[in-house]
Amino acid sequence: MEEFSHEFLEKIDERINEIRYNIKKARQIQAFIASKIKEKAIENFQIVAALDCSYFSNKIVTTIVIYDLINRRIIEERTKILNVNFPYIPTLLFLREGPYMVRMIKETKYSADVYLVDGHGRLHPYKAGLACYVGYLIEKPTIGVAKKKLIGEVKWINENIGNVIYENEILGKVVKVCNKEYYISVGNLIDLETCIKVFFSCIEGCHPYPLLKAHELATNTAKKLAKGI
DNA sequence: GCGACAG
DNA sequence: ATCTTGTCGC
Ligand SMILES: [Mg+2]
Repeated sequence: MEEFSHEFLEKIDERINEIRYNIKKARQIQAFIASKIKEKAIENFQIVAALDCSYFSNKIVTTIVIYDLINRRIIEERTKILNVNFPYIPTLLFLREGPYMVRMIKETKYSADVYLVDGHGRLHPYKAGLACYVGYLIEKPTIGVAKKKLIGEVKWINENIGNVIYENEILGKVVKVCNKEYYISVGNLIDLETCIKVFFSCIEGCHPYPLLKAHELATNTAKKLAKGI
């Protein structure tokens, strides 16, 4: 299998025109990332960080919200506005949002025990969603949380939780919180069971609080851009 | 060929 | 994701 350096992967957006019309190369990158993903249980998680992106025109707004699960407080928030150059293509979201998220994490004052990404992790046709790209490059436990299913068949275990199976493998879980579904999957360095524990620890007022805040921050910033503020 | 399709 | 106000319902 072809190998790709962190340097190459982190700056993939700088050579996006080489990749843009070369789906085969994108699939090779995804196969490489998928081969590097590790799953393990983790015990202590107090600080979590949530990442999201929003858009206005050709601008991408990337946000991070770092949250203390014990004291129930946001300890850091950041927003960055840059140009986007890759379109949204299902299964290739990592090329559009991934590099911005990784850079955002590296600029942060605090480090988190677990990172939550708005998008799928291993619950992806090549087992290499956006959260896997981010988790592989930051080398920290990372979870993918998506609001809609990309692939797989749901097998409900009970009213509020189910497995999502793809090609005879459990690649993710679906959980219902206040009647709303979330698809959870491994990004990197954490196992699916721990992903579920972390996700539920984040729930506050019917929402995965840090992700909601990151989403609001990104959306509100994009709306201000639209108004010319 | 047709339909599905994270954000 | 974004374009968009008020309005229906728990
Ligand atoms: Mg998003």
